[in-house]
Amino acid sequence: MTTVRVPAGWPATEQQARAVQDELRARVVHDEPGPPPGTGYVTGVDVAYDDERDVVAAAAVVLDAVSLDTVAEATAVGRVSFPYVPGLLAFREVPTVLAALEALPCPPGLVVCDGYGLAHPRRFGLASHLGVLTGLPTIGVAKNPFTFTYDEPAHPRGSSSPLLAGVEEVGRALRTRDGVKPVFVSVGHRVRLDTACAHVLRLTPDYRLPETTRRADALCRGALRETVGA
DNA sequence: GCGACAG
DNA sequence: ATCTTGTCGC
Repeated sequence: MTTVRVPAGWPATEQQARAVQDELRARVVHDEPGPPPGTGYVTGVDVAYDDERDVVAAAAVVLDAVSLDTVAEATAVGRVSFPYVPGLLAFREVPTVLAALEALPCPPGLVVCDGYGLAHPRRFGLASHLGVLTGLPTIGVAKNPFTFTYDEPAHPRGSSSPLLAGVEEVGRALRTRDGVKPVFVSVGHRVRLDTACAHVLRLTPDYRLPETTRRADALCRGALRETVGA
């Protein structure tokens, strides 16, 4: 497991962080379809915190897109690099997540993030940020609608409705289990929304949340415990 | 002006 | 995110 320090020049204030988002946003690519669902690799990333000790642990888990078998995994630990501020989540997670991705023995393919991409106050959420910094195709899958609105999708798995910022569709509320609260999908970098939703459905044969995030979540929690103790 | 607000 | 027992159900 690799260890990371807060990068030199990392934003120290909310104002600086917002300025970084406004600058990097111009580099997001939205006109590529993205990797075809059911091919290659799909990688989940997630982080766990110990705010008390100022520690963050990140995990990256690579799945075979067809079998959903885990083919590789990596972890990294670091210092918390930013406080939690809605809209600035990426500044808390990105350095350690990057380290975990770089520690993988193979290319990650599509990266599935825990949170949002385009669905963000300045249209540059965690998935967008990670995509621009790595050049990889990324999507965001969140458990909550954040500040956005949506109509309840129809009952069956696979149903969806637009996730709205006013009249703008910034993502999709996608039902991954019959009658269960939907997940909230938005594009990050180099993927279209339809492709993103198709990936999420393939990644949810058994549970509401994608296998990618479930496995990354379990792995980073374990890494945090090994670092910090019981 | 006062909350609400991904993780 | 995290704090947290038991419990209902497949």
